Amino acid sequence: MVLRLTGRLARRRGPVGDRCPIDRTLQIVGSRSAFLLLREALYGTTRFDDLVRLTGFTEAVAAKRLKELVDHGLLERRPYQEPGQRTRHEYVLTDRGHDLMPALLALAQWGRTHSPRKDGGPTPLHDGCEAEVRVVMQCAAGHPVVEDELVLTS
Amino acid sequence: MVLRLTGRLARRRGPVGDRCPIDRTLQIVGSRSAFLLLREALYGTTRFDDLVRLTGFTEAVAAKRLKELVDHGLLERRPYQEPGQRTRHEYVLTDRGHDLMPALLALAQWGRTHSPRKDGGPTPLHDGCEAEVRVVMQCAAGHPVVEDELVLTS
DNA sequence: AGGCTGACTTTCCAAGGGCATAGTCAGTCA
DNA sequence: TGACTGACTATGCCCTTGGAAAGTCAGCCT
Repeated sequence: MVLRLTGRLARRRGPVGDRCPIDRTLQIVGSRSAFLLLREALYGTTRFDDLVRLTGFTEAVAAKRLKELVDHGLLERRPYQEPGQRTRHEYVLTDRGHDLMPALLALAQWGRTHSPRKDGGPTPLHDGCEAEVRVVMQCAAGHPVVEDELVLTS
Repeated sequence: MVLRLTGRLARRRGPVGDRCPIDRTLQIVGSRSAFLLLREALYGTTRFDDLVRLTGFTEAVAAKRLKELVDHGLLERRPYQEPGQRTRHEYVLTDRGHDLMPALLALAQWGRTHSPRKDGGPTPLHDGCEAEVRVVMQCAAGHPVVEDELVLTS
């Protein structure tokens, strides 16, 4: 046992279903295309054809997924106009979308550390101090938290 | 733009494919069943029928996914024997599996904050100090990092 | 020997993800 | 007016995910 469970959670006899926030998150962004489109949005890509080209998904898949992400409020579809061009739309991350960043970084961190490829991928650095950035667990009092110091209460 | 990209990453003209560690992670644990089985494993559930009952997946799905997770080294299938019982197997998280915890916690954190249900789900607390635990970005020098202080180098 | 139980395996099915190709549509430019 | 471009939309296909239900199999117990 690695984690201490208390309350209803410890007594559960069957699936917790919608009460699990991991599951609820996955219902919204649980596909590869959703994650990778959000990655691109985080990288600063906003135009439809750039999102298509840089993720490698087909236009059909991208259009469908982008629409879902907009519906769920992770992206905002915003009109803009370049001089001499007609009105277009760009997709920009909302606050809800930005809040997924720790999750994306955590997945990337695992991939860099544990997937076979040795050229793991881009290393995230802290601008200015240049030290590597990691995702860590920390309590509101500022203590670093390791796994067996964690209690789940429901 | 929210994140600064440098090197190859900034110059890329097409999909990065396998060079993206997020994508590589998703190829391994990118399904709902994989995530939820890992969640259960993290909760300390080890036996096949408990994993089936508590995640709500069918035995067929659970068996298949567990096999994959074992193959990828996130779980270990380990024989054990209770007195007067025949030999059985339990599934326990390996170090590779444990390392996914920040990602799971980050997904849970997003779900609790942003998904409609008001009873968000279990709150993770720091054992002893009882403060809420969150996933945060931090550099090796110990500074908290916000999104626009992040540079990706490849 | 036969039953029971935990741990699967097998078969069949529906829904969704993703690809390829082709078509649409609106506004700008020549 | 017609071409061109960015941004979709439609169709058909295959593969994977996941569910339902039944079958298998090993070993302990009576």
